[in-house]
Amino acid sequence: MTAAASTSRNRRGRPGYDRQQVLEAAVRIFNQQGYDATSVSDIAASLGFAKSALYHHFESKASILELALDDALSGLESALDSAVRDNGSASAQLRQFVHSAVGVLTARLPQVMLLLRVRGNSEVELAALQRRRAFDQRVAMIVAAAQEEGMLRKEIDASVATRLIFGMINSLVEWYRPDGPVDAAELADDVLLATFDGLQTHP
Amino acid sequence: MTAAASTSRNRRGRPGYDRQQVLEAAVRIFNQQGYDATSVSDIAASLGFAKSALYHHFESKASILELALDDALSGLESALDSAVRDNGSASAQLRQFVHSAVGVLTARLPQVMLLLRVRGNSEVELAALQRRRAFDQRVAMIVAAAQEEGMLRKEIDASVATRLIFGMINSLVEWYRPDGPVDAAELADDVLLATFDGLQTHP
DNA sequence: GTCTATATTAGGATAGAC
DNA sequence: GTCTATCCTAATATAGAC
Repeated sequence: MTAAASTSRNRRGRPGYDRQQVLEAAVRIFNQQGYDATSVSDIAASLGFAKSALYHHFESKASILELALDDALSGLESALDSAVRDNGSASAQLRQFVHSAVGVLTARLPQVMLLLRVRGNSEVELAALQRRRAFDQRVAMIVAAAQEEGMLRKEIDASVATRLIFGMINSLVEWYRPDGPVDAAELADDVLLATFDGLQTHP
Repeated sequence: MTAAASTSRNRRGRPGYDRQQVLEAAVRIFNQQGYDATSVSDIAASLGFAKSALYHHFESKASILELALDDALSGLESALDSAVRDNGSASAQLRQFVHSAVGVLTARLPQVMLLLRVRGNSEVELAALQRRRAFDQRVAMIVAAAQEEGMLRKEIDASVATRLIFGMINSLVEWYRPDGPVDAAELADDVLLATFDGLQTHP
């Protein structure tokens, strides 16, 4: 299957969805209603077919979630890897990662939205949470190192600073929409400015 | 019933829970597992009794949610009312509200946590969302006015600034715990500093 | 204030036809 | 790739006893 096949509608004749299309529809509804509040029938109904048809594409409801969560985590992890690889100082790594994290979040909004709402109610969710915790710890280390380098104020504890920065970033899923009025690239700049320089004039 | 009766355990003899105790337990589990993933049996089990006993205290699962959401919204609304009443300029109103919003969130953590996760899946949730939207709009107006007053940088759109500030604040529910290492009062100061002055040293 | 049924509906998932 | 029919389990809620 070509990469383009996922979003383009170049299949002729019968309806017939492929795995990727079903995945996208499912994730959309998971995000609208919440994973637990979404039934397999809801997903099927949104595609206009019976719920049993879903099991042709996926083993289970949980396996759909698993795929989406893996996508979100992979995106964030590789952005972090790049930031570490591309920069010598922790301060520079942090700056780049904050910027690129906004990029990942806006580019893979549905998957990241799902990830951020996971509560640990199943094996799949627990595995994702564990992977996310490992990731968060790597980020926290970089923030602490950036503070040591003198980039960040000492009055605020590094772990609190980490939570505040990425709390702000993660909260973007609550309102940012690709088709909305806010540009993703500008938003990344705004977040950098807000977190490090503050929103106030002439500090 | 006295106000103290809610948390104090001055009832002798038999177990027997009152409405407030059941409410607290229910909200705790709603937050752990998510509202939709929580069954009435889960709540009952956590209190050590049969699920039918729950219907002695509450009409339905939804009515428990309703009560908690009302508590969260009332707390936030009255903090905003006070901030507006106590200050002349929008800048001062905003500063006070940011500070007190952190206070409300830490003081009524379980209820606010629940509020922030509502998706609109029922009448009760839709009503809460609508009330929250009205509240958010009031806040956005104040941020815009503070920007007009010259308090906030003009490079960042007022509505984006509002989202970023309260995104950071709301994200506290994801990690702040009353019994954790972070002090609520210090946290409110940290958030003020982070949002308005930024996390970077010597700006 | 809590219990043991029980009614009723919806959920995830499978079988096998088209 | 989708359908209808069906299984089985779990969920909300009620009835009525203690």
